[in-house]
Amino acid sequence: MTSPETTPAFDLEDFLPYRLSVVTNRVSRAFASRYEAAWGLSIPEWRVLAVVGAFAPLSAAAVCERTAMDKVKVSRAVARLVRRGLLTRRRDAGDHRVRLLALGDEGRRVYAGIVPLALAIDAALTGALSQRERSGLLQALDKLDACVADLDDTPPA
Amino acid sequence: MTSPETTPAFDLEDFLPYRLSVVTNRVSRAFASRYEAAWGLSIPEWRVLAVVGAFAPLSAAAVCERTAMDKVKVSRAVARLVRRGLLTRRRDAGDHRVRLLALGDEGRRVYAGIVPLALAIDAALTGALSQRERSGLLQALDKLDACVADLDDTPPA
DNA sequence: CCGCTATAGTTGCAGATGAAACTAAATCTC
DNA sequence: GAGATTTAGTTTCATCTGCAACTATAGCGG
Repeated sequence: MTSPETTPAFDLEDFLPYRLSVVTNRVSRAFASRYEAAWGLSIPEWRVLAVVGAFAPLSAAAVCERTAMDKVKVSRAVARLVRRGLLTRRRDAGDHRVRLLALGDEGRRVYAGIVPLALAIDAALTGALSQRERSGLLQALDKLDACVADLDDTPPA
Repeated sequence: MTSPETTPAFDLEDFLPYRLSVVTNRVSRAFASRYEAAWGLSIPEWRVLAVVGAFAPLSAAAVCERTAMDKVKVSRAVARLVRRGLLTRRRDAGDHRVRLLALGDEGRRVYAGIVPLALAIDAALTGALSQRERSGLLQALDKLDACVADLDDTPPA
């Protein structure tokens, strides 16, 4: 189909990684600006707060697993949240390498604020989609996720 | 529905911006590592090369529009590509502010290599999805995109 | 024409990022 | 139970990023 010197046609708009990246960045920015404006939280901070609020007490490593962020990012987000008094940190009695995270008083207050906003944002986004579309989207994302894991093992061409 | 002190349940895994972000980052990383390994190209550089290859000659501003990257990012990507000899830059005869971009000889060679890899990657990802799912996914992304634009105008809550 | 505003593109700066080195504590091995 | 290995988390460094300031050119109004 392609002679040696003819490069096949290629449209960025139709390239999945590109579309994914553009839309995701727009969503993230819109999302981040609200949390930044209301509570001065970055996305990594927001995520840490969300999982600590839901699963405390837990270790930084556990936060990594649940948020899919690397440990450096988590470490820095935690450090700032502790400095701001939103999170408390205590050494695990059994394993002194581990530092268990939990919400402080202020953290509880903020958590109670961020969850409703998250639900509202999700609802607004989901509002653009039918229930079918939403679950189809989530499902497609799961499949892509699995596929990428394979890709990493089996480089193409 | 929620008494004053009860924060509603919230699962990150089900939160659209989060899922989007995690999957996209994984896809981008997998994607970027290939182009980095094979040609030493970053994602911004890759994108610039892709649109210049398809639409040359064009201005940096035109590249911005087509890639959805901001002008600083484009400027820096272009600078590096020019330094490496992949891109040529000449002032527009009619408007001396504009610098028209085109592929250099080496750029043409690289372009001929990156497009097939892009098609292969897209095919691999799409392979995880049925044709239906793929178009559903792209369509859902378009809707989200439109929705985010609205969101920015009408802050919720 | 002359000054005012707008546009193309670059650069400076301050904050975010990830890889790799590092510290401290636990665990395994002989 | 002393040394080697692994694991939790932090720090360092080099790079990337975006905003805002800047330069250069164009176009507009009088």
